[in-house]
Amino acid sequence: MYLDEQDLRIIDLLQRDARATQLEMARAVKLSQPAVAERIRKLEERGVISGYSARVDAAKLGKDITAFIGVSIEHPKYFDEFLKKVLSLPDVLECHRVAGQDSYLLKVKTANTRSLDSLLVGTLRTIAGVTRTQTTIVLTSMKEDTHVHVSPEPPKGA
Amino acid sequence: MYLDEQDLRIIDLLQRDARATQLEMARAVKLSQPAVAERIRKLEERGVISGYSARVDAAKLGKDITAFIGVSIEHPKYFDEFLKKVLSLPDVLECHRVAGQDSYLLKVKTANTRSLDSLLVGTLRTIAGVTRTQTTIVLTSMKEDTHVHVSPEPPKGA
DNA sequence: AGTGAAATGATTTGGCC
DNA sequence: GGCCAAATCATTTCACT
Repeated sequence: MYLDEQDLRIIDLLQRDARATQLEMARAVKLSQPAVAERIRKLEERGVISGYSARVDAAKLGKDITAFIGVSIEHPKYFDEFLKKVLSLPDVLECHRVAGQDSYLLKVKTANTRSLDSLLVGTLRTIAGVTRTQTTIVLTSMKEDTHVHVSPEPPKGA
Repeated sequence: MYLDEQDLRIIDLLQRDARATQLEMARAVKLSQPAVAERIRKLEERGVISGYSARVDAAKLGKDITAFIGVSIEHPKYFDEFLKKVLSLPDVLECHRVAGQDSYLLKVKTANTRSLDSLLVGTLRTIAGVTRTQTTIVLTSMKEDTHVHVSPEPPKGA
């Protein structure tokens, strides 16, 4: 998976603004506009770029609470059933299997404390094998990106 | 902030695929293409849609580790300095102030265990006021979206 | 791979209901 | 607010290096 500096720059620009025109990007990386189009096509083909999405303000859509929920499951035999149920819940934005005390870590955005309560007690705790949930409520998000850092230089602090 | 069913549908379509054409969306919501364009313009103006980004595959960009890091800070007087430093670290994708034992919860994507070690010990633990970090390593991500659920019906499990 | 120029396709604008 | 039709702008394709 070789990516040169111009590919990285294009990826960075598209993460910031997927509406940037190929002509603008072409100027930024000093290539012609069709060359940029061709590079983007290949990045999509190779799966480096997997799609494009609108960023939305969750609060303006009535999701006022963000929380992280650690879920302990007593035995791996329950994992499949747990995943099947959890992945169908619309307020669950992320579901990671993790190392450590908990089996899974979820990120949820939900309307309010009532809907969070319902998700925790009414839904998660009723799934077979779930022995414990540990919820961390977000007070303020200083940064909440998906923007993966790409740069020819090694990342700062790493 | 009133959003009708057609607005919600457009938001959903744009979260899935920001490249969907206005004509396609117009068919889906049974409006004309300029009507869709006008609704999108207003959603952007109101900040419901805050931008558009490319989704990228972090692993293909050499970020093989995802981790969540809880950071305890001994006194709020250290918060500003902590934020200033942490928000400048490119591998930190999210930084949330949270309720509970820890003061902050970070989500990071970093190259490997070495770069994670360097971030934890070389960077975070040297920031004034940081008394503890608690790292949860992600083994597999079953879902990792930003796609906020929008629908006229109440969310399932909430 | 890259380029410039032409063709195609999408969005924006204007006039009207 | 929404619609249709025209104009503008972006992307895709083509012939060539």
